[in-house]
Amino acid sequence: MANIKDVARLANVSVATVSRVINSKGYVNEHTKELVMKAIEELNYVPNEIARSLYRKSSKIIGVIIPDLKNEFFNDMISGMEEVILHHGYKTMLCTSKESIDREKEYLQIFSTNKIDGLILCSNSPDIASYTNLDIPIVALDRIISKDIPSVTADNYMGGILAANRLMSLGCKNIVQFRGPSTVAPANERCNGFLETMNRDPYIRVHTVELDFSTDNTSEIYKFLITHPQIDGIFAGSDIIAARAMRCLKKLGRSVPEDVQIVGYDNISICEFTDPTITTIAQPIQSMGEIAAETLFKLIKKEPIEQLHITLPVELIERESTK
Amino acid sequence: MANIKDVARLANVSVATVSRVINSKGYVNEHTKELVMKAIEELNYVPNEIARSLYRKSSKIIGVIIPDLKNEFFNDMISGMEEVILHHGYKTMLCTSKESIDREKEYLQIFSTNKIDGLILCSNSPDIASYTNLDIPIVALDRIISKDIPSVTADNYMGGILAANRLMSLGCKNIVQFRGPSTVAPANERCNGFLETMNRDPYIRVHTVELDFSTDNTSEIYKFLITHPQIDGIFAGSDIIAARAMRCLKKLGRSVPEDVQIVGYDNISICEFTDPTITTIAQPIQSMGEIAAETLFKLIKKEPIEQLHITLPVELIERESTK
DNA sequence: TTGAAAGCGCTACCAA
DNA sequence: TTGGTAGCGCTTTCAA
Repeated sequence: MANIKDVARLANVSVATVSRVINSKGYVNEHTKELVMKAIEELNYVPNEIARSLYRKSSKIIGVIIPDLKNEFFNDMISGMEEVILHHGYKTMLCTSKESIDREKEYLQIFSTNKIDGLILCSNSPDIASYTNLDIPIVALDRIISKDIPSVTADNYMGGILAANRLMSLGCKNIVQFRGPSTVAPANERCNGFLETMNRDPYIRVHTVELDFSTDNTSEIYKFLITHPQIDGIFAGSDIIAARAMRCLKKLGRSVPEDVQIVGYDNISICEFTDPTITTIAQPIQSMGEIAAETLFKLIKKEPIEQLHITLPVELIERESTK
Repeated sequence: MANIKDVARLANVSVATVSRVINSKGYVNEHTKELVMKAIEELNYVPNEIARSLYRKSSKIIGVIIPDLKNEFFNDMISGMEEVILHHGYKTMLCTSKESIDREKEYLQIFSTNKIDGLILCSNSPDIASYTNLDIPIVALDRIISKDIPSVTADNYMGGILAANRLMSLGCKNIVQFRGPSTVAPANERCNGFLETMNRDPYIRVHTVELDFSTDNTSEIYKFLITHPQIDGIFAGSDIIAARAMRCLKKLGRSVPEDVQIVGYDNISICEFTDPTITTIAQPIQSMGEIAAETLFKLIKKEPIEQLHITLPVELIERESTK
């Protein structure tokens, strides 16, 4: 593979001149430029980004750590980010932590040695940032990891409130909340918003069941529902949970939304495919990814950012699982 | 950020010695080693991978191009790959082409300048590889892009046969095949296997409808089904299509599997969430990703590979959309 | 067992 | 407008 020296030799100029041409920087005679271009063409030359990176001490790579790829929620986020990152002329180094802090640390180490220019982090470990000697901009996504690290999250507290209000106005009196693990901040906020709203009505009974989202929790859902036949409303921590609950109810001979009404969370595509379709709290997932990336680039370019912690609005989407 | 020189100075040795220590290569006195280790610790030193990459002319990065992230099928593939890539000490640079050849070329260019060590490519452009001056190992995934580029695919032809046999043995006489675009090789193979099998029975009528998978094609499905009320069997090119068809049938008051039987394709999670659940042709998606990555590393290490084109078996998974 | 120095491919400074 | 060259941080030869 040809390098800048080869081009210089063929064009009969110095490497400095070639460099000026490929970077369109500094003075270079039109004729000389043509000579260089021809040599580049002939040798099929492409500049070596690694050498450039070494000189400029920056790789133009953005590191991204998310818990899991097998999750439409995170996929939509990444999809949003990738566009922005590409558009800014950077590359994406994508990593999944599988919710393991050791793996997060491993990737952080890799990022550190590879001189990434920015990091988008979706982690449950509040002190994760301290495990890195990375002195580059970081944006926390979906979860706040520290007071002074910029973040982009959805309004989870409001999500809980919206779900509660809906189920209440629908007349549900015996409600179960299948919530995510307490190690995950958004799950806690949703739970808080939900319970605080519910607690205003003394005639409503609310059960809370905490589930591990990373494994198949159908049997736990089933176990709860079979032992609590009086349940008439469900707030599910994710649309997947909502779909599973619906299947369990069906097996138990209870119909949705006639006997039990369900509100899910996220608004991923599955909501439209179940029967009945799922009423849910929609998060602006793709926007979250885009805004996180945009914020990161503002930090990289040392532009001012309006606010450290950006909270995006959520919205209730009415479908068939409520009436 | 400290560099190797700083460490050398602090430990009172040469950079060559530090290099030997951090690479555990060549002779170095036990005591000297300790001194160096202490200096590394004290300075919080991490070697600069970019400088290393420049020297060794390899970035330890694997480029991955897939059509779309918002597709469970590809996510599962990537999930499989990532593990293998990490395990081999490499990094993943992930890119989505959005089925655009220009975007593929753009990323190929980026890969070329970034000296990636290997490429996993899922593309519909048969001549895409020629657009790159990359002289690195390439593995084609899910689709064969050229006779001499190693590939990992599922047995799409057999998938078509399995689906056809099932619908035939179920007694369907009026069948529609909602197939993927003819620009996508796997869609063609499935179609061939399906039609060749179906054609053996002169009493069966088969319609073929070609759909664009990248947009919402529900209305086309609906239009076909409403104008062909005699349909009693459907072979869907993906589980998503199968799910959409089921919703359309429901709207039309036709029940699955009583009036119409459906076989999907892929075996993604949605199969379990619809009602009825979807009978489908299962592809070993995650394995495809893993094997593609394993093959790539064999090529990188110049180890022999057993066969250039690996075809993985598919399997019919019986669920409720057939009886 | 250690160190000096060349070189990986590039950019940018300074001189000409 | 051009070229020589130092230097980005590292590895590896070669000599000591």
